[in-house]
Amino acid sequence: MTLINKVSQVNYSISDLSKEFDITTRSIRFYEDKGLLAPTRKGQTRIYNQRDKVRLKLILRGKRLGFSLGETGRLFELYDADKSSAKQLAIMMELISEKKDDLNQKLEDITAVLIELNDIENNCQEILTTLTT
Amino acid sequence: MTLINKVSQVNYSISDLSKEFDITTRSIRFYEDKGLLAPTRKGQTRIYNQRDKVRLKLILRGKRLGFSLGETGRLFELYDADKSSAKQLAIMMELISEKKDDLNQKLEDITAVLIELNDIENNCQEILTTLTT
DNA sequence: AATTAGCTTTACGTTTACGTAAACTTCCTG
DNA sequence: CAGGAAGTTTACGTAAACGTAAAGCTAATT
Repeated sequence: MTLINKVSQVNYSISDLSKEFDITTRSIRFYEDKGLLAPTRKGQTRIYNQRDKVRLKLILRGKRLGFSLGETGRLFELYDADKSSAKQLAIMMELISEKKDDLNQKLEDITAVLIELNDIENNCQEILTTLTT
Repeated sequence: MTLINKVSQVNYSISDLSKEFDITTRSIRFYEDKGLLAPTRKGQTRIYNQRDKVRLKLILRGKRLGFSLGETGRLFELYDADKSSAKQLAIMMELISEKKDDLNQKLEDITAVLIELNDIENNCQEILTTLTT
């Protein structure tokens, strides 16, 4: 292990992460319970590294997208999956395709709602100007 | 009430809607419990009109976006809100702005995940071709 | 030595969004 | 008129994602 690698090994406590991402330590431990995080230990205490931090960020992004923790877990499996067998690869690509369909549906939904919100907003704006003039 | 209006009054039973949207009747009644639907009654039986149907569609779209039923309810209030007072309008526009921010964040998240999924997909594709040649 | 801050586990409580079963009523059909 | 099919209410059950104590360890500070 080179010095560079050693130096790049930034560590975080559970409260570091809870502050940075504005979530409770309870949530972080909960994600671990569900198999989405696996920090190392120093005695009892959890030590999180850069990879753990990235994962946590991805979990929260998943949440914003309405993914369950299970779904996010499956996405992690996609990242980490063994790509040695053609069969595995086929399964993966199937899952990826499904997720993409899902996300494209959400894109559609979101743009639709955004358009409507803009309509309402413009409508409000108009009424406001007629009210105040 | 004109004949045209009369004719355009299309009605649906609860099972009509459950089939069309592929959800259970239980869910539909649950949305009513939560104040998101208010079908008329013919005796005991619920009668849904076009407006109810549109609402149900919006509820399901909200769900796909990860909105809680409560959030979707608040969106409905935006649609129906009384726009008579400037104060009301200001509150509305504030809420709309928040929702827009929320949705734009989701758009960002989705495009990010889509990019990553495409990366993984391409990677898989490459490996597959090297495996099969 | 005692307090405080931060960490730990264990475990029960809570909210949301329904599922599921029980026990009817109403309407239609053979 | 018996027997479904589809509707109803009431009510308890459940999974997910945490919240919230309770009770204790440990290292640093007063």
